Amino acid sequence: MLAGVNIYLMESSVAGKRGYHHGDLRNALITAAADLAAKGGPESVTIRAAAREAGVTPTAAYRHFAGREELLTAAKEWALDELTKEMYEEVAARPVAGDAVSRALARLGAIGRGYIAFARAQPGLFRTVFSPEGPKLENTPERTATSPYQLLLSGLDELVAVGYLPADRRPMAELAAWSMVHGLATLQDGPLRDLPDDLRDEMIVRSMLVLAHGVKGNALTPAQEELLADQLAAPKS
Amino acid sequence: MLAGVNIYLMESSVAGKRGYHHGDLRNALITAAADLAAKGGPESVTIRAAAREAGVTPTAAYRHFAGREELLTAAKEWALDELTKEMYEEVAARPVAGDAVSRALARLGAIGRGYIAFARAQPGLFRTVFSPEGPKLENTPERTATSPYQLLLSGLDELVAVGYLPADRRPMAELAAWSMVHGLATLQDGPLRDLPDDLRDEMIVRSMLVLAHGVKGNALTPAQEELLADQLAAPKS
DNA sequence: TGTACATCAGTGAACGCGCGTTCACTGATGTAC
DNA sequence: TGTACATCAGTGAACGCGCGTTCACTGATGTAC
Repeated sequence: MLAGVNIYLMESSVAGKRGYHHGDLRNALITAAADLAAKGGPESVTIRAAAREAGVTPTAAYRHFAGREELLTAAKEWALDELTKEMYEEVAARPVAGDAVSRALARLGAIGRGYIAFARAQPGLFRTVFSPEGPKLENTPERTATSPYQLLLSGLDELVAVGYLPADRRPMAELAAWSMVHGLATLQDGPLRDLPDDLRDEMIVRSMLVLAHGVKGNALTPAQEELLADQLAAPKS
Repeated sequence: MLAGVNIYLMESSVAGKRGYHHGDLRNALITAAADLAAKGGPESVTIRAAAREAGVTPTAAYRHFAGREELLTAAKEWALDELTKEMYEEVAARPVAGDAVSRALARLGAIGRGYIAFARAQPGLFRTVFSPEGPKLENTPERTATSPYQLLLSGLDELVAVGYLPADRRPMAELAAWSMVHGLATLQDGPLRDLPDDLRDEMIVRSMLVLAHGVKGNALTPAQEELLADQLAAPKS
């Protein structure tokens, strides 16, 4: 993972003997921006720093980006692609044994695991993906088709197909699942930063099990569920 | 909520006819910092801006704070106290009808609701509480005793006492619950910022139901659960 | 009760920093003839 | 194949900004006698 950044780092230290023209400045700036984001989060992505890292004058960057925001957007896209890759890798590496339900659950687990593993390995990039700064990423058809969100949707659909998840529990299950996984990822890089590794792993496992049990939704009685739903939806008196 | 900030705003617009000495500059700077955080998140909390808002020279702030970080810490404490207040209010306003299990669930629901409502009403302060910048807040005994985390722990303990949550499901349930709720809060202020209000509400209800069902953990068979746990814990091959 | 003086809590000017962005420019490249 | 010239992709200097922080200072306050 992040081979792109590392390769770029090596190249950039070798560079310097280039002539007046860089040759591939746009890409060099993007990888520099991604590298900055990886190290210091979205705030560290600046025109001047990226130009510095690319061995070029700040002004030169304006040949390729309209301004800071556009560079940050490029870094966000880069980071999102890395997240997507990590998730696909994790899904590909999942076990394929067990009954259909177990396999579907394992797939969903791998999806969540990939998300969390990325947040842990690359907190700067993870924060960059979800930075509120700048415009929303526009979704190219390719990016949409292979997005983490699509992966999650397919995982839940599979859980229905396989008979584990009742159809009436399917709506918005993706948002519940995303929330759980996003919360795990975010807390780990925040208030729970100092949690020892073993506890952190246990937290993930237990939380994902809560999610796996919870989507099925057969623990509360219908009456209890209705009461709770009403209270959660009611405006505060 | 946030009456402190608003009162301060009114006071500060009336101020200006003070003499050479401010009288209560430290508190004025803290409320100014909280106000800045509410408007623009932790990054907006600066010595200069707070001094400006308090109608005072930046240098004056150094009589009361060692530097920017100390001011930010004060803003974080302020924000955390607001979050705590909001959660207690929500808990106090919960319905008290129904059987013991429903009441315990309603209490847990109110705890989560308070957290999410605060994030929604005061995104800047919410982000400030969880900003990675600056030192961790040191927990005074009072703050510890009434912290949101303690509230959550007591809610889950009650769920055990009341017979809903099996004791062997209790460990780390607070981390799963926190993750779900934190994820909901965070996504709402991030990628799901544009979700219409009704869908947002529905998302919260459905997700909290998933959590409520999930903690009990009786949907997967033991074999399925073990398989999933193993896969989640296993290092990627 | 009055006053000298220490102390406290401010002012005002200045420093250096990194940032985004713009300007007039120049070296390198490639294309028409 | 050679050359004039347009165009492209850089440079270097400069602007204004807000920031954190420090300095020597001064006005206000309160206390000892």
